[in-house]
Amino acid sequence: MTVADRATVVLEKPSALKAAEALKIGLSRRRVAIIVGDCEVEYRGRASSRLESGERVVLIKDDGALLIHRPSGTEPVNWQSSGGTFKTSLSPNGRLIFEASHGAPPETVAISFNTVRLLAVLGLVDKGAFTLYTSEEDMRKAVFLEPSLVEEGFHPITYEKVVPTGFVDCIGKDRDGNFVVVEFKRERASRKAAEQLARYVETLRKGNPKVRGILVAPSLVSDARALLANLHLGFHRVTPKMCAEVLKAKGGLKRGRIIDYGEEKP
Amino acid sequence: MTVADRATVVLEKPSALKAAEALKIGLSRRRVAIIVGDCEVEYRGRASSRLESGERVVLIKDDGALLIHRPSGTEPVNWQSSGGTFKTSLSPNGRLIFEASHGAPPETVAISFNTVRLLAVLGLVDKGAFTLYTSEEDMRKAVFLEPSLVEEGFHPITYEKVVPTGFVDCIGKDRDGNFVVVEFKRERASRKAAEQLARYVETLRKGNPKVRGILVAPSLVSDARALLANLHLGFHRVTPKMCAEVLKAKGGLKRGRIIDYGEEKP
DNA sequence: CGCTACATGTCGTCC
DNA sequence: GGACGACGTGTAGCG
Repeated sequence: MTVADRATVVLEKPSALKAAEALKIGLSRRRVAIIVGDCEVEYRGRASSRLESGERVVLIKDDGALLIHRPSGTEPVNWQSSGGTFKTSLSPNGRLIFEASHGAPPETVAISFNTVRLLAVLGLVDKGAFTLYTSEEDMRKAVFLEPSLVEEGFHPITYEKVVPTGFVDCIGKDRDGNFVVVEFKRERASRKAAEQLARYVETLRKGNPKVRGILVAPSLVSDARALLANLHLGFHRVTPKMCAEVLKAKGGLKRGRIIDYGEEKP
Repeated sequence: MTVADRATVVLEKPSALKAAEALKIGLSRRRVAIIVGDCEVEYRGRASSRLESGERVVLIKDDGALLIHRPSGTEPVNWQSSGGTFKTSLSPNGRLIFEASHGAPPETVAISFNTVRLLAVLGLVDKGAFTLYTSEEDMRKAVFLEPSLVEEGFHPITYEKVVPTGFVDCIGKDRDGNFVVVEFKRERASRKAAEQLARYVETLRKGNPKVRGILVAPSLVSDARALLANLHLGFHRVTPKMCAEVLKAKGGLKRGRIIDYGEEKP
């Protein structure tokens, strides 16, 4: 993608004609378009819908996906998945019309703009990997069902507590009533994991010097083992398999592993 | 909402400081914000995720809903539902940081912007009703399973055909081989419905003067009955109940009725 | 508030 | 391409 492709077009309150021109050019170059304005929307396909006039945010992505968002709510009020065709036009009474159609299933979304408050056309570059982790959640669930996975006599209190330096996976008390900070790692724990735990313990020891820390993971790299010993932090070996067995035995639902999703344009 | 509230702020390539200020003010006034820029995203909650650096569109709605969209794909890569709290800040190294948190379930999404290409803050007014129709889908399914609902000897060919003047619900042939345009209405059909059918028949008669038209609905208003008679168009009474019985008997899946959704801010 | 069933679900994988 | 299941599912209806 060249510098010219990445040029940004931002138009405030453009005429329908100006908006249509910028939109046509932008979409032909597979850019991302954002339109904010007063519009009506009709959808026909698996179901049909009509949305009366009001101000919305319309997002047209570079693969042809279309999203129409009202000012509130998580979900789009109307949408169209990628792989279809666009039609940008002006109605006889001078309104900007945008239609997105595709087959399989045959569906069309038509937007008619009364006014356009903002039109932005941008070439976006996004190659960042997306990684979703659910296993630590499974570890937390397993520990909730079987606290001895952390330590005999351990009693969890909170999960996912936010502290100034990050997220503490779990805070509980040991058999003597001391606070224990627990950090879960689904894989062999690195020195970084031990440092992370140390940071949390450090933070919480400011209020209570007797706070302990335990790293829960399948195994440790040697650096991490040394660091934990130096800082008088504990380690307990817990494998995903052990967690899965606890969840299976005690009815916790096990969910999928990691999704690693690197983005690359066609 | 006053005119001042509806004022639009659009900043191209703002500094992190400028962006943070505009964002704080805008969100405190419950406006909608759109941020486009290079960012990293971390999510912690039911699962956890990390999104490496890349350019995305971030939408923050006036009820606190947060959506992070990559340049492609229908679904947001990260999101947060409404009802939580925001924190806009600057990192020690001068990056714009935006955090959205809520409990039940406890979740946090944190966005760190390397650069902001566009920031728009807008007060949007949307009181337009949204109406979703799924019954016509059921009618089409029923007619597919039992074409005699339209007329004895009727044979459907296509559904939801797009013609220049709109969407034709169904096109088929009668027992004599003539094309038949069918319009479904889930409720008592108005004059408008008859006009709609007339328009489609008119369009298709340009290629074939023997095209017939049949309006399929539970009942007709008298205007519609007169118009159909004038234009030599047919009517056949089909109720949602009849369709439901066909779907139930022949295994078609019946789905819900209408959702009428009028938007009003708290 | 928890539970259930539905969705223009969407998005994978498996066959 | 169709069937099946998971999802940070989200969402509405109900007890």
